[in-house]
Amino acid sequence: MANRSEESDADKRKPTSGDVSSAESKPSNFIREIIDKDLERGKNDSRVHTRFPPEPNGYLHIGHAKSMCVNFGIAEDYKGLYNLRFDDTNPVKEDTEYVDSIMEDIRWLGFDWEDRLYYASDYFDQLYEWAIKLIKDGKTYVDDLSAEQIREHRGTLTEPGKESPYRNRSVEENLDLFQRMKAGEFPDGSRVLRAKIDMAAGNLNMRDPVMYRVLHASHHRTGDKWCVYPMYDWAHGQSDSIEGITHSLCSLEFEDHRPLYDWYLDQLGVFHPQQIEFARLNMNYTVMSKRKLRVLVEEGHVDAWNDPRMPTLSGMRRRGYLPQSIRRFLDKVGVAKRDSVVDIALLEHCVREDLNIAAPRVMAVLKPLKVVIENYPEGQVEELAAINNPEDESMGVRTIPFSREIYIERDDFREDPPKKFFRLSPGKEVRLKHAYFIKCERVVKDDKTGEITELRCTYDPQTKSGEAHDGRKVKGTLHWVSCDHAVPAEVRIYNNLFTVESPDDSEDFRQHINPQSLEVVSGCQMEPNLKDVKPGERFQFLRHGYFCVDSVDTTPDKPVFNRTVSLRDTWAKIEKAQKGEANQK
RNA sequence: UGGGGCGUCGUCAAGUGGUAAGACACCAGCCUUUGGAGCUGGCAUUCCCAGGUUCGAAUCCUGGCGCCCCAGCCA
Repeated sequence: MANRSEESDADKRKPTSGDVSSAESKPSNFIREIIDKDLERGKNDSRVHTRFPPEPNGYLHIGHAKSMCVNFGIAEDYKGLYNLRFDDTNPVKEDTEYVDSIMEDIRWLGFDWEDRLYYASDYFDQLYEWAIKLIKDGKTYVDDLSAEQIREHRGTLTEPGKESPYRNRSVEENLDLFQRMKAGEFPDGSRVLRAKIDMAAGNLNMRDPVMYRVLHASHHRTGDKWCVYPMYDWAHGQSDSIEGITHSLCSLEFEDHRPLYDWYLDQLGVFHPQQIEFARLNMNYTVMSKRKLRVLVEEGHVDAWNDPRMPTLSGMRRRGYLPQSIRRFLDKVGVAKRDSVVDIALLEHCVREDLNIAAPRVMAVLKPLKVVIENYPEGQVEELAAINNPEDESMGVRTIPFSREIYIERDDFREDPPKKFFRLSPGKEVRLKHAYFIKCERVVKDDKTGEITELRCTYDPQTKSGEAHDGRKVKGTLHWVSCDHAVPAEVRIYNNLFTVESPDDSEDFRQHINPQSLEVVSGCQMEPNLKDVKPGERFQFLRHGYFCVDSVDTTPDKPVFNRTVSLRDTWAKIEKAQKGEANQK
C-alpha cells in the first residue's frame, strides 16, 4: 500500500454526517443566545471576536479542544474572528516546547488563527503603564507584607480580611517603590503591587488582589527585561481589551473572577469585553487536569505527553483519531453551565463513525493459530479478490494470497464451544473471508503442555470466494492470513487509562491506573499488503477494530500498529452475559 | 447569617407558560461473506423536593434539599 500518501487520505475525507462547518446544524446554547442578543442591539458594532488563551506550560488535551470549539467555533459560525493568545505571564512554569506543541495541535484540529497570534507578554509595557496610571489614581499600592502575611490578612471564607498597614502609602512612595520593583532592586517575594478594592468583600478575589509580583526570572520571550510579572487577573482582561475581543469565553472556575475582570476594565475606562463562563469537559475513565497529566508523564506511568492513552490531542493524534471526530464529539457534547462527565463511549462512537467510512479493510491475525488445509494442494497459491471497503466501493479491490497453511485467530477456535459460539470448533464449518468454507477435522496438541498447536481442516473447493454452490449457510466468517505470505508486526492494544470512572474522586488518582491500559501483542501476522505501510496510515483490521501505524516506534522492517478503537463486539457482550449467568448459578 | 454557580432519562443535552427534542449507552428484532456497518422498534405520564400562582408550570413565585467553585506572590 505504498501508493497511499502519508497521514493518509482519511484526514481529508469528509465525515458521513454532522458536518461541523455548517452553523445551522449546531444546536443553540446559552452563549449563542447572549451573542444573538448583542448582535440585535448592535453591541460592539456587531462584531464577534473571540480568543483561545492557553498557558504554555503543558500539552493541550481534549478539554482545551472544547474551549477552542466554543471560542473559535462560535467566531467561525458568526463570521467573526478569533485570536490565539499565549497567556505567558509566569515564566517559571512556561516553555517554548509547549508553545510549539500547542500550535501544532490547534492546526491539526483544523483551526487557523491566520496572523492573529499574540502573547500576553506583548502587552507587558502597556500593562505597566496602566499600572502606573492606577497608582496615580490612588487605586493600587505596593505592599511589603510577605506572602504568608498577605494570606493571614486575607481572612477566610466566612470572615473579612484586614487591611495591610502599607495600604495607604502616598502615591509618590508607591510610584517610587513600583518602579524600583521593576528595576529589580528588591528580591523575589519581597513586595507586590495590589489593587485597592475591599478587604471585606465576600468575593475573595476582590480583597485587594495582587497585580504584580517580583520575579527575577528569564522569560521565554522578553528575556531578562522584566523583574515584575503581572498576575492572570491583571493581564487577562486587559489583553482581551487590547485585542478588541467581544466575548471572552472561559470555564466556570473563573466566574468569581469576573467582578475583578470588570473592575480593572472599568477603572481603566478602556474597551470592555464580556466574559462568559461555561462548564469544562470531563470524561469518565480519564483525568483532565494538566497537573495530573504531568504526573503521569513525569512518573513514567505513560511514555510521554503523546502516549496514545493520554487524553491529550497529541496522544489522540498518535492513536489514530481523526480531528473531525473530536470536533463532532464536542459539538454533540454541547455547551452548558452544569458540571458534567461525558461518557468516553460517545467519543469512541464518533471516532468509529468516521473511520468506518475512511479506513480500508485489511486482515490481520493478532494471536495466530496455524491451520493446515489437508485437501488443498501443496505449493498452490491463489490470489483472491477482496473489497477494500464495503462502505465505499470507490476504494477498490485488492488481492490476497491463499495457500494450504494459514493462520486464524486463536480466539476463533474453541474445542468445547459455548452456546451461540458460531466460529470454528471440531467438526464445524466456517467461512474464511473472501476464500473458502473450511471444516475442522482434527486438533493437534503439544504432548506435554496440552496446548493446541495446529488445526487440521478440509476445504470445499466449490465455495470459492466464500459462496456455497449448494446454498448452504455457515454462521461464522473468520479472517485469516496465508502463513508463507504473512508479514509479522507488533500491535498495541489500548484500554482505558483508569479502572474507575472518576479517578479524580479518590485520594490518589494513581492507584486506579489500569495495569492493562496497554497490551503489547507481538508475533501478529498480517496480510502481505501491509508490508510497506507508512506512519499515520489507518486501517480496519477485519473483526478487530481500527488501527493506525505508530509514528514513533515504527521502523522500515517492523511496523507497529496502535489500536485506535475496537469494533463493537457483540460476541464479547454475549459471552460476558453467559459468564455472568454461570456465576449466578 | 461569606461569595459565586448549578440541579430535565444510566450519561450528555434541548426546552424560555400550551402539555418532555436529539445523541450515546442499553434492550428486542431485521439484514449481513466483518457477531462490523446499516435498518426497525423500545427506552422520563414527568423535569431535586414541598407548597403557591394559572384554564394550563420543567418553565413564574415562596421555602427547603443536594452538588460544584473560591482563602496562589498559579492560570
